[in-house]
Amino acid sequence: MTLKLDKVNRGPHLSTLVASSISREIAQGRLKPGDQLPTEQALATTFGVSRNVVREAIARLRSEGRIWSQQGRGAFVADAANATVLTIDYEALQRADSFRNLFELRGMLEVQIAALAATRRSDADIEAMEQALDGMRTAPYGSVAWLKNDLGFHRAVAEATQNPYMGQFLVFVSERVRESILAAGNQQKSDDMARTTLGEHERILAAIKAGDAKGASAAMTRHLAGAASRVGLPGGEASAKPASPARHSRLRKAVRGQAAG
Amino acid sequence: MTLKLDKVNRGPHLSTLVASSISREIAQGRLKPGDQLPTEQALATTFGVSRNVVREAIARLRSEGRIWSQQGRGAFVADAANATVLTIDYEALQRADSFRNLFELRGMLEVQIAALAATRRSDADIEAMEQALDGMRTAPYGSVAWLKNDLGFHRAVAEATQNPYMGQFLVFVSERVRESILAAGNQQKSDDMARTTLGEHERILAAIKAGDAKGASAAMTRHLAGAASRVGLPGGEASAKPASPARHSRLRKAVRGQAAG
DNA sequence: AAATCAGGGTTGTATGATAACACGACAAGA
DNA sequence: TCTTGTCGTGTTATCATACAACCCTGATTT
Repeated sequence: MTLKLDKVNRGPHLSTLVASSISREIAQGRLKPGDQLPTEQALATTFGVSRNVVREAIARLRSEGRIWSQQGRGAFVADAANATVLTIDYEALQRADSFRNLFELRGMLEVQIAALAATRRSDADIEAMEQALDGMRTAPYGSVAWLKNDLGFHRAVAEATQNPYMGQFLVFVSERVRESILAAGNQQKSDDMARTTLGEHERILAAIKAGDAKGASAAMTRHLAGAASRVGLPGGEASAKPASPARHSRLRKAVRGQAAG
Repeated sequence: MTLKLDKVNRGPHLSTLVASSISREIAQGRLKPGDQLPTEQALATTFGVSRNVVREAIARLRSEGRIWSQQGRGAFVADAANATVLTIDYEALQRADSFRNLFELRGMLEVQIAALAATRRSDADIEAMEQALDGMRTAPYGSVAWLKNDLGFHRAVAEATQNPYMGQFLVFVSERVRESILAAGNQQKSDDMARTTLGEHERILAAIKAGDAKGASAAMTRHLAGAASRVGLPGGEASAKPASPARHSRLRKAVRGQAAG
């Protein structure tokens, strides 16, 4: 019984609504960097909520680097470049083009990471990869345990680069991709797929073990092409067409205005 | 006499301390996913603050996806995978190794992005790049305007991939790198450097314009090697000058404003 | 046995009050 | 005139309390 409950309860919290509202004002340019926000009291009355709610919203925006505040002065809009967090809008991932774009980004990271891992891996890294592969062999394809070990393998590869940011970024992107796949929920499973996928991973591991950077990235490329087709994306990688026509070129703001909603 | 007064220890907000404390408990495994947090009242008394402060901290953690809460039940630690934001600790960037790692990640992104841009760029993208280059030509090396156009060039390249996430990620990483460089603040400037840097950019643009993916990534690789040596990283042909310890002079103040929260 | 209801516990929100701080105005002293 | 100290106002930061909404459990009723 696959009860498919919708994941994000779009926060019933008032503070979430207030934060989104202010965020939108910033994203759409009605509040420019350096501008002073209305006082908490004013915001509270205009939104019709208590000052406490406004404070929670501001605390949130502050933690995201969107605004900064100082006791006795007020709250101000921070420079857009100062955003200390990178967020990916969950809603956007439901759109096919966004998903494809994110998948492409993941692929770019993975391929490079595989090559780097091949030149820097330690024995412990190799062992971690083999352990993850073992976990995949004993778990049914597509099960939670399988997915966990799948991600674990890729994380182990990323950690083999000895660069913590690689793993951090890759896991972040991969998780968004995975969520999106689960949300779509239309992948069919078969033992054949399990064997194929496992084989792709094994080839990656073999190349990394051998210290073959070129081979590792090639194997990873093949793996990603396979993964793409398994989730219903047009498989090719190098000659992939632009995910979205040249519309984006003039819309830099669209990229920056992250969670406008 | 430059008297160096350390900024008064204007401690971060209490809610920040509480949030960090809880965050640390989660990161270090003392609070595992699924665990229920103490009640707000309990947290308030143990931390010696009001419940309001605890609520602001929780609002922040909730927005980061680290915990979730439900009215009438309590607050619970979320799965690590559910983190909706990617953050880079500013303090960590002051360490030379972290900086080097982030620079490496940026390089990986840039090189791939350049190749992709060469195959997908539109006329508008090319124009944006040329405009940024013009801006660099007329601004003094290292000035704010120069840096702005420098970043603008790289962003234009990223947007030429027609994949918005490329720009989003690259800009995020680049901004962290830039902040870190400014914090170190001991790069010497010269007209020679300006010419060199400009030349590197021009070669990148030429390759992208020609649709030469290989040439574009090669040019970008050379540019990054040059940039690395210019900021004192052992990356290209330059002597390995040890990364200078961060002297928090001016930036600290600026960052303090943003991070206070 | 099942449905209903009461009670306590927890989070969500509102309200008022106080402390800490920034900033300008203004007067006192040189 | 210039400096300095003081004060008043406005804002954020924090505290304290109260109530509403909600979940869970267990007893009560049907």
